[in-house]
Amino acid sequence: MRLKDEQKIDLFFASTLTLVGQVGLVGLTMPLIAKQSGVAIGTLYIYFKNKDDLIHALYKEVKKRFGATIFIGFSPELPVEEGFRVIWENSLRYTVSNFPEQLFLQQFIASPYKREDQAMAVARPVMAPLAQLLERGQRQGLLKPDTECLIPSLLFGFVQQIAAHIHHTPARLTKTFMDTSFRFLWDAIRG
Amino acid sequence: MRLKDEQKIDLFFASTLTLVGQVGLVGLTMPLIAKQSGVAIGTLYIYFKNKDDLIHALYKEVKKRFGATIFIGFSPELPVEEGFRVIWENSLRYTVSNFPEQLFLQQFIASPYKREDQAMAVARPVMAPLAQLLERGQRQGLLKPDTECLIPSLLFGFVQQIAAHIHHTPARLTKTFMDTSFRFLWDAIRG
Amino acid sequence: MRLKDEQKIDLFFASTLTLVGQVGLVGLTMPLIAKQSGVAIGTLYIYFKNKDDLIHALYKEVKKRFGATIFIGFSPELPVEEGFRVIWENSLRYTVSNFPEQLFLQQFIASPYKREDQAMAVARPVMAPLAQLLERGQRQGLLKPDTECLIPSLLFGFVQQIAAHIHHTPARLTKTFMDTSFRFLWDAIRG
Amino acid sequence: MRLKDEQKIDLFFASTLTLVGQVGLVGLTMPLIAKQSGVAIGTLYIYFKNKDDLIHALYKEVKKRFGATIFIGFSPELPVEEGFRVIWENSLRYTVSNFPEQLFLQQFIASPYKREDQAMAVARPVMAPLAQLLERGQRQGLLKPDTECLIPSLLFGFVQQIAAHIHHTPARLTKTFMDTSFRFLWDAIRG
DNA sequence: TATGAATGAGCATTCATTCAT
DNA sequence: CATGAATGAATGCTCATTCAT
Repeated sequence: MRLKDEQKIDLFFASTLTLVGQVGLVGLTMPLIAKQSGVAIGTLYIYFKNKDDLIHALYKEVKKRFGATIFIGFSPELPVEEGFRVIWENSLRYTVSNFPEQLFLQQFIASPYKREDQAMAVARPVMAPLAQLLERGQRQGLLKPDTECLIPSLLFGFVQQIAAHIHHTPARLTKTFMDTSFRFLWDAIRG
Repeated sequence: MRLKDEQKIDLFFASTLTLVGQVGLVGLTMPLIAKQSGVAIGTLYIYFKNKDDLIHALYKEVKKRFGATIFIGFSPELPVEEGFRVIWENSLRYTVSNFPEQLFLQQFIASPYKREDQAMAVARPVMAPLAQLLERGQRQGLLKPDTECLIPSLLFGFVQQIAAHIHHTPARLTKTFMDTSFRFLWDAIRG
Repeated sequence: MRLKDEQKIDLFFASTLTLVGQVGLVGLTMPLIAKQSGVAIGTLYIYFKNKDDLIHALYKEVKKRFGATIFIGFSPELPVEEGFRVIWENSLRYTVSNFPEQLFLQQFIASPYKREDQAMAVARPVMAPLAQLLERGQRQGLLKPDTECLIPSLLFGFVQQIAAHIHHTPARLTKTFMDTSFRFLWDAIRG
Repeated sequence: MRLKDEQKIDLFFASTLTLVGQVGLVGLTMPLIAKQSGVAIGTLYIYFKNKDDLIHALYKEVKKRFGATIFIGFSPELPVEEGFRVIWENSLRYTVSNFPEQLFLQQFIASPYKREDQAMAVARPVMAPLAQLLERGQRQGLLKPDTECLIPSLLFGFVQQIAAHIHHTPARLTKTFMDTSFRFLWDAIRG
């Protein structure tokens, strides 16, 4: 008996993200995922109950990966500005080099797959370190007060647009680029 | 084409946007559009060659509407900061109160419907006044230099995230909200 | 526009019964029904919401037809024995010449299609004249007392087996055959 | 074949009959049989070449069991009426307490599994004692003449309907019930 | 033997599109 | 113009069967 292969799930995730990058959630079909993965359709249904299940599992995974990445090298001891710079650079680097994941998140959120319930609950805890950083910065008077979630909105909106821009043009994500864009961000949010 | 027809096209556009708000591009079908519009399916095919055609026409229309709205009250004579404030408030107001259009744009761009060719060409000319404002601001040293399209990225990314946030929470778009958020924007981009 | 054709439903019913006669409920598929009917698969779904719906509609129809047939020429004024003879001959003739309907009923009842609820409710009222005949016969002492539904069990079980027998052998349903078999029935149930 | 294997086959037969009672032949699948039996799917294919094979083996088995049961306590020396009574009570008891087997037979006969050839051949020899009893009864003038297989039709049709009735109602198979029903049977067929 | 992952044909169903009315 | 019945390709999914372990 072949053993159920955990790697296969990663393969399916990768195939799905590739396809989302090519045809969007709109064009995503189980036959396509199977073909892209080099397995028979039936195999997909060994690892996932149905398409919905696959998509939700991928959503969780992508959220997790993003959360795991953007805080690399970050520590609550870092000065506020440094903390933001680390998160900024991580976010930018990750989002630019994993553009399909970005697309997937956007498309997912505005699709019939989104169920208000459990799926969204993933977001909160993952972002806790950022929330604490915001709070600390505001306590120290280093950040503008923000009761309306403006700072995260700006941060993630900005990242998203930059990633899209880089993806659609020959532009590359250089050190200068990250410095310059961080200047924009920091000037926007500092107190 | 008679007036009656124009009204019908608007009806189809409105129905489509409503549905995109409910089920996303993923769930959008011709039967649904027909039902939402109160016409028979066949009727849709009198006004549009096919689904692709309908969606592209709507894309053009939405782009046009957005372009027509964000420059209301704007004039090249306005001081740079004032000009930005006008555009900012227009964008924010429009995007918040036409959230399905926002969703449609996002979903469209990453879908099999997007054809590299003509569709994207619409964007450029519509945004010309903004491009000129940016240029003027930079010439006058009022804006940071921006060779990488960072300012539009920040502007539109920020707007998008705010609209999504307001759409998913009980928050409302108050005058204070617009002032505060504009402060973020302006601090980010001013030289 | 073609008009929705009521005859088409009869066509689908006939095709389905033919197929049940050939491959049973087990082998019944929507593609087969479509092919047997000479229409595209999609057409089936214009007339029936789904396979389940089609099968239940057919069940109701078959029940109705059987009920409508077995009382032809019957009247509550008929002497009890005469009444039974009429019903017997009708049942026999109908069941023998519509054997697939018989199969369908049997298979349906013991299938996942059977829903305890509404479908079974059809049976009762249709059989009312028989119930009254039984009661009258017993009141007049012409029939054995029967608190256990034995008479209907014998009547319908006998018919069913005879029909199956005739269907599987070269035997034909002659007048003599009907007389002889009625003798069996009447001797069994008369008081 | 070892004892262990025989037990497993019985297990598979029992599981299959249970499932037929629950979902009919229509809903019977190999995964279900495996799960109901507590083995892996592959195991089924060690004992049976394929689904068809399993079902035919079960058909033979059920026929055999029925044949083995209805003649318990019967002997060609018994007076004709007594003989019938024994067979009647055996049939009734067996059919009522093994209703899924009854369903299986009915469903099988009108399914794509039925192959005209070997399967049906089982029936004849099994019923030989009954055929002899009929012949003896007719020779002695105790039974009506029956060239059309009416007596077996009545016997088995009646049993079937009674079993179904008992299965669908709270009725129980009492001694009185068997006496009363036998009266019906005997009156029908006696000369 | 026993397992269950893998396969792919086949089913139920939907939906973009056509066209007779 | 407007209709909606008809079409059939394509989707999501199941299941009989195989085979590596």
